[in-house]
Amino acid sequence: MRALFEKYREEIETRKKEEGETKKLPSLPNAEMGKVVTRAAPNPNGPFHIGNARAYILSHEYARIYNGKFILRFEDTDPKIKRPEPIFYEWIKEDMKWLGLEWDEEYYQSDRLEIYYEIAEELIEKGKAYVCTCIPEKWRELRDRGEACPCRNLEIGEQLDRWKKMFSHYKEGEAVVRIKTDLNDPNPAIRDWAALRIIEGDHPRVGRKYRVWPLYNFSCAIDDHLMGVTHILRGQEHAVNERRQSYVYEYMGWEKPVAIHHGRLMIEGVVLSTSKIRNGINKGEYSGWDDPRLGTIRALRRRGITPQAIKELIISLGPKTSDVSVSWDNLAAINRKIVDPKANRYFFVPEPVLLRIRNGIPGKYYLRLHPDYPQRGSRVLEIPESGNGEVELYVPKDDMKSIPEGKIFRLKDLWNVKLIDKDELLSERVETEEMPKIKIQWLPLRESIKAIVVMGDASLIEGLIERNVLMEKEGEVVQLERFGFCRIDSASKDVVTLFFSHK
RNA sequence: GCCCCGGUGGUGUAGCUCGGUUAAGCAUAAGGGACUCUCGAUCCCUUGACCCGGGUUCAAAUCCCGGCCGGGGCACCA
Repeated sequence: MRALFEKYREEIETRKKEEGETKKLPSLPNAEMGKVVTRAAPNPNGPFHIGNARAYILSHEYARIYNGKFILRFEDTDPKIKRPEPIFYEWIKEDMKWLGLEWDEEYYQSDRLEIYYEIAEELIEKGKAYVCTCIPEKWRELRDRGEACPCRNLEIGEQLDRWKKMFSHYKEGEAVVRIKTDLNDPNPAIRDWAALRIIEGDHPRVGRKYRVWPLYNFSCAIDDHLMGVTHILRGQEHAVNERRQSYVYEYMGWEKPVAIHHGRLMIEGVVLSTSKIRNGINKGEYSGWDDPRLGTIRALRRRGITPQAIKELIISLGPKTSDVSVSWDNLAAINRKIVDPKANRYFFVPEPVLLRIRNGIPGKYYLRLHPDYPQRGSRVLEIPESGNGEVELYVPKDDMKSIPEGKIFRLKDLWNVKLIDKDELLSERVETEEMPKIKIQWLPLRESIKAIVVMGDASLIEGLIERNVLMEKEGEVVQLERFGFCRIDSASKDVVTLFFSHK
């Protein structure tokens, strides 16, 4: 009995160890090594955001884990309501690459209309689809009652005739191809869903070449099959679409891929909805698609969030079906771990005030670029003489407000000073045994450049930054000591603009 | 209204498939301490959770039913 007990415990412990070693994704159902095919299917009507990235990263990750294939497919079949724009095709590819999601194959649904037509015709011939010319509201009434519309049971020859007419005769909104399903399905959303409709619109890739366009469920089902997709990972808003699409698979005799529907991913206080963003930009509320308040990949990038952090976050969430709302702190914590060892340190003095220091020692001071890696070298700050035995340095206004008169504090990596007169901002260098608890950053005027930090809520904080920061490349993330990690957005001798990442 | 899917500390997650050996683990946040390297990093300590009610069972976070709460869908969008 005792022995059995021990044996069991051992087993549990080894299993735990295995799980603990690599925090990774749960295994995919029905997945065979080397045979997994996944895809990302963006609509190029805007850049994608972290919510979309969840599906793309999981898809890519699984394809790599199983040594399979990852496909990028642009779903640009709505030239009107969600009109694609040329720039977004490029941005999506750019953001995919930045996230490290290299794809093995690339497709555009707007190139594949003939394929969809062929399948549609086949389904009509088989009596599995029909051309419906009902008024939408009328049709929905019948659907809700579970009744067939007058078009549904017309002869196949008549259906094929109507199908041909969709390419010339019918006008926009007058006819639609529907897939026959169970009219008594408890979920009305499933009943005889629409597969193709007529749109007279200018498509950025194919112009006015086509007027019959497939709807999501139709083109998606066909492409997933034709492209050999074995596993679909997408948001739970598509759960019902899986059931709709299963009719196409059944009628065509195709094998169904595995579909996994994850929950929504939101970040606290961040705007994700493409239409909301578009509106905000048009109204001038947001500066653009990379405004720091937005959850687009480009906005996160601009704020100095690394692709590794985004990937790590999403993989740690996994493909769970429940929605998650991640706190900004959570993302920041992951990002900080990645960025901290790389980011060089600089002084930034927000809302600078001039502090006089009696007995200060002018000269050149060498400060480490990174406290943990002395080999990385140092930066130099030269403190000039200002006559009368005093030295003048800029320090943060807030600190001067909170430090009481008579208190000894430290100018970080310099000397300890005692605040003599709070109103006059006069202090004096002192020697002390102990390191004061309060340490603040400082800057001599001639070593400083004006700096503007764009915060996460798009507010601005102005101050002075040490000009040594010009040694860094634009786009680099640095740590402004006691202020936080920031990404250098642009830098010149006159002004440096940074985007605040996090503490 | 109808149809799906969820609900574990402040936040996120593990455990739920195959009920017990975990006084429910991890991360993050918060509070405290160490470090003459910062409000960063590192190290140590503390706080803190199985939505509610029934049922099945020797035993339920785990299985079943009901309720409550949250999300998504019900487009000629994707």
